[in-house]
Amino acid sequence: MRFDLPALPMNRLLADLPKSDYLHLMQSCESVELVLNEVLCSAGDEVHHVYFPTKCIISLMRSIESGRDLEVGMVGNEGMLGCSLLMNVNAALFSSVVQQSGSALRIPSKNFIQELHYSASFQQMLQRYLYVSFSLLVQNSACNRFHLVEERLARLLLMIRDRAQSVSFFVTQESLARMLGVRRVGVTKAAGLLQGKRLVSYSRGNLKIEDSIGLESISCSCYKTDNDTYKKIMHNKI
Amino acid sequence: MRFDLPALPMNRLLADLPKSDYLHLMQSCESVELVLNEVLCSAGDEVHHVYFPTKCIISLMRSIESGRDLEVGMVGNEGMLGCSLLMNVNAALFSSVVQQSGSALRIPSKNFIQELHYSASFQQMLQRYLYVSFSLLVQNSACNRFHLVEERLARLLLMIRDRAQSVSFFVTQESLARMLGVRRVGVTKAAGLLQGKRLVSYSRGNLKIEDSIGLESISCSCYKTDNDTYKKIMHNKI
DNA sequence: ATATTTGTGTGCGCTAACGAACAGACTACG
DNA sequence: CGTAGTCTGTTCGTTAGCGCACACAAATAT
Repeated sequence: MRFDLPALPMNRLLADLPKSDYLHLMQSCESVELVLNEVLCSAGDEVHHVYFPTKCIISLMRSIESGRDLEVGMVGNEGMLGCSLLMNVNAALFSSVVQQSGSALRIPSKNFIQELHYSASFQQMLQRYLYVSFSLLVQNSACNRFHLVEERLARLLLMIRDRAQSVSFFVTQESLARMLGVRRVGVTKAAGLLQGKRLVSYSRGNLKIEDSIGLESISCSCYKTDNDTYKKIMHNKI
Repeated sequence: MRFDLPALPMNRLLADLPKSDYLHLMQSCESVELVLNEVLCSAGDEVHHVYFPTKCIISLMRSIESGRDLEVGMVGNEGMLGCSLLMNVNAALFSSVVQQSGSALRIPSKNFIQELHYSASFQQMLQRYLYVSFSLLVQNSACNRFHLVEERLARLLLMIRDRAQSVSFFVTQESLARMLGVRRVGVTKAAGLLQGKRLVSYSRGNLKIEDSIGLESISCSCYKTDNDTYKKIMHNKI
């Protein structure tokens, strides 16, 4: 057995690490399988592990008074869960709920912090990821305020596709509604419109994107903005 | 002349520094007067200075396509402007517009980064401030989505009061509307309701909070949540 | 004094989204 | 096979907020 970079699926953050740092990190990591609707932690909780999804999606939810809640972020193999630790605070900023089952690497908080000190490039890269998270959050805030449900739904489906690494995935209208912070009926209506335009098809949670290009053109510009931000900050290293 | 901690107004972040670190930092700082509507930087710009308001307010605005924009944060003497540098990226996350004229300390980016390395307590404190900013942004995101304009306006006025350190300040309905991301007419209506309840009075931009308690009780819970978060993270040091 | 800019108030029709309640259709399970 | 649970669709009345346009008053400039 060789300790080589594995083939996909892989976490994109870790993929960019220097190989020696990566191998060092891996010694503290274990691979875990996350299952749908599993709650990894609730807002305010102590953070026990940092997760690097390899093939799963974690929704970051913030709940506000009176049971209403809203997805404020989504983490797939492009990111990590546990950013609080980068800011010297051991308390989760949001509730983390598994939205697509699959595998992730995880590392205990204590070891994670050691790794930050061990590898400067690891720390710097994650700080830049934090910046990206910040930026996406800002974008999402404005998006929630101004854009229509149909546009936002289109964006959301594209985001799930990217992180699920597949044009087909399981997601009910109920959970989409919770992510968007709207009624389920609002999703039924918007999804019906998308299906009417032959952009997606679905049945009882089995959703398939039929026309990616079309879906992108109908989604709000936030989708593109977010992707550009990620690329610019994580790769162009401005 | 003594280099002692000055009386108020003071920046609350700096007030908590060990005295020696504070004095060291001050050697690179200069005091500046910021004037209403001055744009300190635009989203994406290189960051030249970090600002620590002592008696002024800076609005953090994000503009989205088609000229619509939204306030995503507000910085007064409880915070700082220039968090990007804490994340190893020299590009502003938002446009920064002076919302209440007044004084601030500022330090060139280069010196700021040196100070981060010079003083561990400075760096750790600012990282925690970054966490607070993150949390408030999340809260604001949900607030924008769910709360009524009147509640949000009440919260906004309380936030301005806290940072202006006065129950009277100058702010037009037009600028309140831009901050809330609603029409000016929407503010006229909501402000009329608040005035009808004798919570505030205003005329041509001269606004006065007449009943702080009443205003707090009508504002959404986000106001209290935000304040609690700040206290908990910056003081209780969880 | 007069004109212009700035800040506020109103009125009108419109629409996206809401809350609640119910109906059908597919799936899974005993 | 039937029953219970899950997922989706529809209907109806309501409402917060929108866009537009206009009116008016106070402050400022000429």
